[in-house]
Amino acid sequence: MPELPEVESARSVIERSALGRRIVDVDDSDTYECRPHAPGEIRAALLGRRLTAAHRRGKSIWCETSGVGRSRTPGPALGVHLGMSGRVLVTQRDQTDEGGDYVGTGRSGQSAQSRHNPTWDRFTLTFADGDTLRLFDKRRLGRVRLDPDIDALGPDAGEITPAEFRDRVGRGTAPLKARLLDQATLAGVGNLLADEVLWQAHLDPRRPAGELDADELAGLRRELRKAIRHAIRHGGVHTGEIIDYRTRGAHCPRCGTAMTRATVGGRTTWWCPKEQR
DNA sequence: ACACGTGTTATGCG
DNA sequence: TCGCATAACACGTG
Repeated sequence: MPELPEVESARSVIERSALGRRIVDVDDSDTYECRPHAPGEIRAALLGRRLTAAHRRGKSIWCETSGVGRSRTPGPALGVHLGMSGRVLVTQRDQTDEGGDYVGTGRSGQSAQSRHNPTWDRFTLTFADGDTLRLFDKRRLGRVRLDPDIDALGPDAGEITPAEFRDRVGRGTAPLKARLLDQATLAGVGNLLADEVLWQAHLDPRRPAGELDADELAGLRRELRKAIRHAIRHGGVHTGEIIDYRTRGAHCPRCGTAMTRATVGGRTTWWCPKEQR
């Protein structure tokens, strides 16, 4: 579920409610979520430190950490990736969770029991005042790691300049949608956001990316920024206009043409075959 | 019961 | 080595 907008709200929760307090316990026993670290490795690296800042590029979050005790030497960065189903929850002593409840699964929302089921807590930091920061992740494709390689990612999709966008996205023979999904090209676009933006920009997801002209690339970037802002404001990529029409029997809400479904760039893709060229 | 999947990454091929 | 396609990963959901 999480794409750039949802990840930004998770980052914001950490910044607002998890910085500055001493870490007194770390549960890093989920070896899959914490790959490639051995159990206890992250724990040993973080005990006694504090989170001092929360950053994001695309779908990746990383937190700076303080020195231990009075040491000025900062600790390793704590990288958090939500994968397909991860949520960051900061639980206060009064048991209320902050974060993780972004609107926009659009469907059922989460039940009270799934919200508190510890089975899906894959990583937990406990602070000196008793609060906890947890990575709650049913599908277990999220990831926590020390010093993640952020430079392997392209520029953030919400901040990329027009020139960078033209040079990085508008090249190659891969389908346009595959280019948008490539996190090394541009960080933060997932499957749903890609379909939304391509529909808004009237572009065929199968077009070789290098064939787009300057106007088309400028329009695509404009729609991308618009869609990201809209999703952050309204609670996630599920609030996009075309998302509900990514289903069998649906018709384009602008022109009424039956929506087409195919695999493009390795992912299920829906588009309007009449308007998207 | 079974196919599907909103993310990343390893592998293989030309 | 590069660009691209595909499979694999884990496991809940419809």
